[in-house]
Amino acid sequence: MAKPNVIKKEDLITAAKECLVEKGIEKFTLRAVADVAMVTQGTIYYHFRTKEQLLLEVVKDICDGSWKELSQINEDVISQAIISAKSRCSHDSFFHKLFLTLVVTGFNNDKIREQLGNILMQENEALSKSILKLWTKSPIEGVSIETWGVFLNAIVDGLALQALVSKNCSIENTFEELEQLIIGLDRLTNLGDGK
Amino acid sequence: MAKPNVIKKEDLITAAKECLVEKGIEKFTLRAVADVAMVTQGTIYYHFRTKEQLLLEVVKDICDGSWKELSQINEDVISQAIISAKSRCSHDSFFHKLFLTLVVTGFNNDKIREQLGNILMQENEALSKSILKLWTKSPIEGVSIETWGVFLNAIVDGLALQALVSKNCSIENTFEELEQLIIGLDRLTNLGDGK
Amino acid sequence: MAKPNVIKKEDLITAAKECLVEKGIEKFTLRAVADVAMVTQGTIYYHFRTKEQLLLEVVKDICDGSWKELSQINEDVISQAIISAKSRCSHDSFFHKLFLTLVVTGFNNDKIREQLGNILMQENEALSKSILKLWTKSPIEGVSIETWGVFLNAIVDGLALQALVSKNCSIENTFEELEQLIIGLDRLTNLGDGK
Amino acid sequence: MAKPNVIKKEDLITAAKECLVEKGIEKFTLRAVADVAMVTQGTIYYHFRTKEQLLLEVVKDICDGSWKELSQINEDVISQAIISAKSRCSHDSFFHKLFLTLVVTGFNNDKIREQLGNILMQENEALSKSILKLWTKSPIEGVSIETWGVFLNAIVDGLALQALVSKNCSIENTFEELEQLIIGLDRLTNLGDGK
DNA sequence: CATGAATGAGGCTTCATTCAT
DNA sequence: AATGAATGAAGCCTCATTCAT
Repeated sequence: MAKPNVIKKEDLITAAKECLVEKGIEKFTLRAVADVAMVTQGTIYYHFRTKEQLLLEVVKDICDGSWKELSQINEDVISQAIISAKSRCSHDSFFHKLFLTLVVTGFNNDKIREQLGNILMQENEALSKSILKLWTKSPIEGVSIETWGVFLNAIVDGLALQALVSKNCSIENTFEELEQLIIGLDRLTNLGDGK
Repeated sequence: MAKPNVIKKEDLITAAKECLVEKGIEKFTLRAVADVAMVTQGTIYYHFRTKEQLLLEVVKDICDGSWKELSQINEDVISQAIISAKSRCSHDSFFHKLFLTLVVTGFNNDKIREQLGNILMQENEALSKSILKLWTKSPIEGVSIETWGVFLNAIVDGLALQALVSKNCSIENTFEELEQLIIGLDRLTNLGDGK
Repeated sequence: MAKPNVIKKEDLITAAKECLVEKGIEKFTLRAVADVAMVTQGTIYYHFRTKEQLLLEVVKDICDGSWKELSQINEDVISQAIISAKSRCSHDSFFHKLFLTLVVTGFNNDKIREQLGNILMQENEALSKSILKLWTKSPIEGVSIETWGVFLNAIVDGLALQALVSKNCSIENTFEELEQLIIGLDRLTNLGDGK
Repeated sequence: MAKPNVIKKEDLITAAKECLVEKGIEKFTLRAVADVAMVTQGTIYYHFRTKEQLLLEVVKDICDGSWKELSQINEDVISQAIISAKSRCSHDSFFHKLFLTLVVTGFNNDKIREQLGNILMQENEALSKSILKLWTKSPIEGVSIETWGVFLNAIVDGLALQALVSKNCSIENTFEELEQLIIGLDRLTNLGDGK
């Protein structure tokens, strides 16, 4: 009956992610995860002592992934931001659905919230740092370059949220204009330099 | 205080909201709602056919409220946006927690998503319309005024999300700079006009 | 589906007792109780918030019963003790099985132990008090009359234990001799008086 | 300390005893035993075919131990009984807790009950035999010397039970009086002889 | 010998829902 | 109009047991 050494923790985490996106936190049941991973519930308990633990490891996994991604962003903020935004909204709504689901779950789970809070902060910082390399001064007086990172991050998340909620997305269009916005801001910066 | 036993339904919806924020969708149980409303579970079933129905009426209630609020926004987009943003983030995180919770619930419930999609769209439109009254042209080339509404809305939601997740928020500061951003954009518009 | 107002708490407690005796603490399962009471497990949870609560109420019920019994013992200690002993051992091993089961359960449950400790103490005291009325002095020097109560109680419990463990009980016989023992002690007392 | 990995089976039985006393039969789990013995559950199955088997061997071990102890009782019944009683009640409640736990478990397991029944009987007999050597006639008419063994055994068990249940034991005191009781009975015997 | 991974049955508990009152 | 008793399905979790290594 026992088939040792077949399933890895990673597989279970992947299955858990799938369930979270597919069914939402409300119906995120260990039976569902077990079914997707084609294992028994007992197996899940062998690897994670509790449901919450599994959830936490899902969060950790996402954070680690996000961290890896961030550490590779170096220069081209614009394209990077747009790509990231698009990827999260359209062809890969998976990630953003998962992310928002966990954020909301975090409202009532400090451990989760803390971890997610960290990546958001890191994202902000990474964006700010990258922008600093591009812009010598802020395109708009009164808005520090650091804060531009926060705004950019916020706008990407906000658009993602809209995309997830509104099916009929003229979102494609919006993203093009987001690109234009950044180009425009860039230009403003140089303009200021030129003076 | 007077006339108890009369507006029951609204009371239940209020209680439901409280529970949603307090416990999250995961532990949003009819017993909890009943306890908060100081009623029995049976009473809930007298007023709502089912748990989902209660949830839908909560969503509807929020949408109606949002709609009323929107119809009062007329002119001063800037202050309005800032106030709204601030209120949702700091002293009244209640609303935004509730909103995001429902958004995530909507990921797996089309009826809910549709309604929430509508308010987001209305918010976008209302903001765009108001901006149109202020700006004769867009401060940044390539970004339509309509889209500015979308961006503004997105940034407000995105910042709210950050505020909810990061406890130690230097958010106060960020909002001031958001105000500066809008002022700056405003100036850019007039600048273009003047030329 | 719902059949209100049919089962009373008492019935559930009775069913629980039966299960405890029939299956032992090891297999004292709520499903079993539900089956015996011909109810669903949910019903048990409506009346007792938890399994332990049910167990505690069983203990309380026994203690109350024991207390009532004790408060009726007045004079004839001898016959009373013998009757009690016999009843607990032979035709009503039910009680003693239940009692010992709960005692052992109490080893790892302070609330239970405390309650059972109380009845034991009360039994001791009741016996001592009754003996005091019969004997003006102790039949054996160095053994206080109070302690005779403790010894009597201990011997009754000890015999019961033996009766429960040894099937082929020549217990009947033993009880008759217990009666003789008490008569003999009684005689010793008077003997001392006569001097 | 030397030669680990050798007497495994005994170690497991010892660990099992510890678990039984520590957690009670209810939570007597193989995982717990494995943890205490610092082995894996699999290892237990290497040595015992089943959980019940382990339990039975625990019982057997106790019975053997008890048997050894009994075969050493020769003469001094009084001191022996008191010592045994005290040891079981106070500084070594371990044994009595274990014993009673197994007794209760035996209520629903004939193999266990039979074995425990045997030791009880052997104890009775051993005590009776020893008493016979001391007393030429019974101190109380109508109570056979054989039965005195049974009573002594019962009283020791009964007191142990009280000691285990009542925390705040004036038990120390009681044991001294038990000693006095036996001395007194002894005197009665000789008294009868002298006449 | 011993282990660790896996199983599946069953335990406790929660919860939406129903129904008689 | 409202309640409280009851249900049954399902959730989380534990545990004895098996098996490949």
